[in-house]
Amino acid sequence: MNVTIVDIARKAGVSPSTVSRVLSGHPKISAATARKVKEIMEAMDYHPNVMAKSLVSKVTRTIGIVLPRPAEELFLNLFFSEVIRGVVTQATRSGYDLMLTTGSTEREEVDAVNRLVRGRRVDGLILLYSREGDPVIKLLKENNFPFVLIGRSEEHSDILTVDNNNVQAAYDVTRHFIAQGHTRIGFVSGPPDLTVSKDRLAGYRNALAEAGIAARPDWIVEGDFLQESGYRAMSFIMNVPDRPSAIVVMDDVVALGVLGGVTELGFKVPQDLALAGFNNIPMSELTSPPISSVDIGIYQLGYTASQTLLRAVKGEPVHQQRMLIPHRFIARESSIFKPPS
Amino acid sequence: MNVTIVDIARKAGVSPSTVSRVLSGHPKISAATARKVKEIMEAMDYHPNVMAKSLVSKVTRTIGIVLPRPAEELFLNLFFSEVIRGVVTQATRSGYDLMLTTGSTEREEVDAVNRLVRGRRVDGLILLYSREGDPVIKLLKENNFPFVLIGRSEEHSDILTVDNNNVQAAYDVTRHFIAQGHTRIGFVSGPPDLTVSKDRLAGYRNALAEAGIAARPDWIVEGDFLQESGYRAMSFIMNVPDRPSAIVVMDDVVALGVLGGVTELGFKVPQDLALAGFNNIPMSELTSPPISSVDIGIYQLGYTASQTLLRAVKGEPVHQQRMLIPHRFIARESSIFKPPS
DNA sequence: ATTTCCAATGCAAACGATTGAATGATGTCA
DNA sequence: TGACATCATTCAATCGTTTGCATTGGAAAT
Repeated sequence: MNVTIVDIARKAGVSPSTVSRVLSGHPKISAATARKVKEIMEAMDYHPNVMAKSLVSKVTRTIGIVLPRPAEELFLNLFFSEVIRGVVTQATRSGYDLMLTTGSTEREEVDAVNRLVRGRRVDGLILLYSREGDPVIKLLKENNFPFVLIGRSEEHSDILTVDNNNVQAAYDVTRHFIAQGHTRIGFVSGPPDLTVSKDRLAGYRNALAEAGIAARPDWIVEGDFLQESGYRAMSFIMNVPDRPSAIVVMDDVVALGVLGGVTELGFKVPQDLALAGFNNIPMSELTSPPISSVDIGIYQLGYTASQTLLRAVKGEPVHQQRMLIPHRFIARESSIFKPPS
Repeated sequence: MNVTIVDIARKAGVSPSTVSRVLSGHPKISAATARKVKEIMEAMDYHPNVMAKSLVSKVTRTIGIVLPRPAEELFLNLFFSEVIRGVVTQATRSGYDLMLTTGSTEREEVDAVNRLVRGRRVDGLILLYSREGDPVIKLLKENNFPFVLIGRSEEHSDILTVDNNNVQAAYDVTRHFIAQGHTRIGFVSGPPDLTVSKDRLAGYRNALAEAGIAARPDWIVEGDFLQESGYRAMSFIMNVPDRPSAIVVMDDVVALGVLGGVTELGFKVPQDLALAGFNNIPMSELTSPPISSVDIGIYQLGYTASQTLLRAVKGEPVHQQRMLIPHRFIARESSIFKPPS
């Protein structure tokens, strides 16, 4: 059916092994033979069978990326697409292909990962986000399989990670409010089992504590990564008797919902409620008022993760086991109170 | 190293072929043997080697998705992530894995596709977007390789496609403006070599022609799919001596740029310029004013494309060769002129 | 007690590459 | 001229499955 290495060999009057060696640039193949074989490969439009190749070589030149379940919601959040963009760009540049998997339950997710890992389908994996007691990490460690976690793991200290200093980032944002005289500062968190949620919450608490401000549990609301949850958070938090004057939101998409919710309730941002988010999605600049946000270098996270993974896969030395991508707070109107002039 | 079918066979005291048959649910394997083998597979944590499997079966249970180049920009636009979400969901549900590829030049893209197709890496491909004279389509047809195009092809009438009726959709939007008394209607287009750009432009022209309004070339600006281009379009179009009073924008992300640009120039939407976009991204609802948009069912496009592709791959009958996903115009404030009350 | 038949399993040849060891054809040197 | 190193190439085994065809052993039929 398809043209194989044997066809090329026959046509060129050499053995399959020679063709294979030409293909892999083996040193002791004469220039003449190499040229002839290459010509014939070109003429016959030969493409090596990847499956056969990786069956024997045990290398797939493919990395996998495990999407957080439920896959259904994830792309709604720009974070994931931006990470993937970073990964796909770096991987492609390095000649690697990318596979995507998910599962809608934990069981399915583990099965999917097993298929990839044990089935020798990929050479390495990138995990987006760590949650408490993630069975996938355990699985990969047991199998001694190369992987990089985007985020931080509380349980495993000996794995490759690429992360932001989220504690510091949230601290910075909270300080920004405190510096402007705010003392009633709320927080809209992500799912509490995610490490990133914990870290940002910790940074927020640190800043408060440092300033001698007691944290108010009713000003800390739990959300997810959808706009909707920002709405909901507001209808709750703006109705507590003594409501906050500023709020730190764990994600810009959620912050958009917060902005919408607050506005709908008849409040003004930043006069009635100052607001800042994370991730600095392109949209943050275009709302009215534009939303302050921490740029965490999402693309960089993906790019670096892929780069690190490929090093690990190839057995090259990895300089740092835990890499930190720098963040940068970008103050916009939503968090800067301008007295009416 | 890894446990193989031979290990299982030895342990179970049967031949590898029997194990293989148990694995594939062959009818004439005794219940007793099947049970025993399955137990041992479980106990030894056996996972079949995917490469070996697909080397002989010539089936990979994987579909590929070719991202439009340059990959760098694409994820900025929600369209792509939403399509992929649809594809990954459907594919995963059907037990298929997903591969992503790109190339940054046409040559690279063709090479990447060749690697996947000729290297027997995937069973089918999904193409996002068609452009004039796309060499990838030609390549796939020549190889008789299953694929589905999201969009419409002008050159090839015999391929599987999933698309919207973009002519009709743009017609609807333009009519919406005309019905409100607008006669000076502009258009911000996408890259002119994309079929979707042509179709929407055609719908716009049709509506104008039907209403006896002459199209004004200087009111038709070319953009891409980035916010930036909306900005640029505005600084141009709002400075022509006789500027339009309404504008149809090919993409919501671009429309966001348009909104920003127009506002920055000191104009009001919709009073000075009425505005409507396409794709109905979540953000459109949250701008001020909210942006009218055509919901084209992006997720559905991806989901249906994947579904259709898998049918084709498995040789199942495909009811329709060209599938249309319905669209729906959602009128919001940006396109509805409210006289000051 | 043979022969026949069928269900259950085993044999061995693929699939398309890679790779260590063996071979053959040169050239070099005494 | 013969022995020997050297370089380029071939041989054959291997990777982990699948699958058409052969084999086996016992029940049913003669």
